[in-house]
Amino acid sequence: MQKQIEKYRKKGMKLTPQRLAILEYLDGNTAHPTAEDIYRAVKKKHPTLSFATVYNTLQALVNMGEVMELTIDPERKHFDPDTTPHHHVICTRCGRIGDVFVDYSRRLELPEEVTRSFTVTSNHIDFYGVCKNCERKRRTK
Amino acid sequence: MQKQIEKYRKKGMKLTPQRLAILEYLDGNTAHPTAEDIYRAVKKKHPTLSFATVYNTLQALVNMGEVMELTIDPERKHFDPDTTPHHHVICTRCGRIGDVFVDYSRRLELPEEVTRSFTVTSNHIDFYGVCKNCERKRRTK
DNA sequence: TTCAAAAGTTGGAATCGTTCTAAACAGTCG
DNA sequence: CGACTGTTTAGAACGATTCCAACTTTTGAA
Ligand SMILES: [Mn+2]
Ligand SMILES: [Mn+2]
Ligand SMILES: [Zn+2]
Ligand SMILES: [Zn+2]
Repeated sequence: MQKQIEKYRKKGMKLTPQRLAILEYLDGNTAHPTAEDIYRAVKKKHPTLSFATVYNTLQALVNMGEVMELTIDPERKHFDPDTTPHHHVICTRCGRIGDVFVDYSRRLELPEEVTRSFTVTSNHIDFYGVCKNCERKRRTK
Repeated sequence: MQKQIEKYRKKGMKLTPQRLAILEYLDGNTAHPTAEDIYRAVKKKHPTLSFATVYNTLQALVNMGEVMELTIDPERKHFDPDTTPHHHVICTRCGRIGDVFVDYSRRLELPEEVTRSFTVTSNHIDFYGVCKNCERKRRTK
């Protein structure tokens, strides 16, 4: 976390208490929170926090390449502080999002009809299924 | 197209002129249109068409499993009348969406830490790149 | 054919996530 | 102490999508 702070300071980002709280909340967070998740959590320590600040900070972080925006949920954006390339598993019952740290690129050859019309440089896989939590619930029902 | 119409009639869907026009527009359409694309195109023949009808019809089709909703574009939903499982290529410059009809499932083994917490049943890959059109533009600039 | 129930259409209002705005604030430097 | 710069805030604005209530069409039974 200290490293993080240094990094942001070096990049010329002013570190306000609100931003620090947001950074702290995101640091190591693997839950893929939405702006509202962040807002609600950070508001506890900073009751005057506004949504604008959350969105502003997120945008700054995304521009700096420190946070990724996930287009996984049609209803709202999710944010991922882990910017190493990776994929996701989504529980179709509860929406829980998990990480998949495997690079499948070598195995994803594209047919010629595609490479003819696109120069592909990256990929992202969404796996869909049911999480153990939801599975357990279903059985006990 | 006639087959289509029969299919919908059998499923107990009322076939109004607006719906027929929407179905016709979607039939064989590989452009992954948005609700607005559909609205604009169909409005030419049915000037009184409302967005509500477009959304209602799309929802009915999605519920029937005849159309897929794509969560690829953070700004708006795209719709795909091709419901056979397949993947997509997205041009990061112009947003153009292409199809990739390859089943990679066999090659996408998941690490045990994932299978321990999720029962995965399907996957969808987004490939990102630049389409030839945009590439040409860039070079001539 | 006729007719009424059920389902669909419409324009506009409402909703919801996200972005924008203008005014108040805070830290920095002279 | 100002002036400067970037930040925070509340609330307005926005754009995609959903909802609503009144009206119209489709459909199938009589
Ligand atoms: Mn992740
Ligand atoms: Mn497609
Ligand atoms: Zn779940
Ligand atoms: Zn392009």
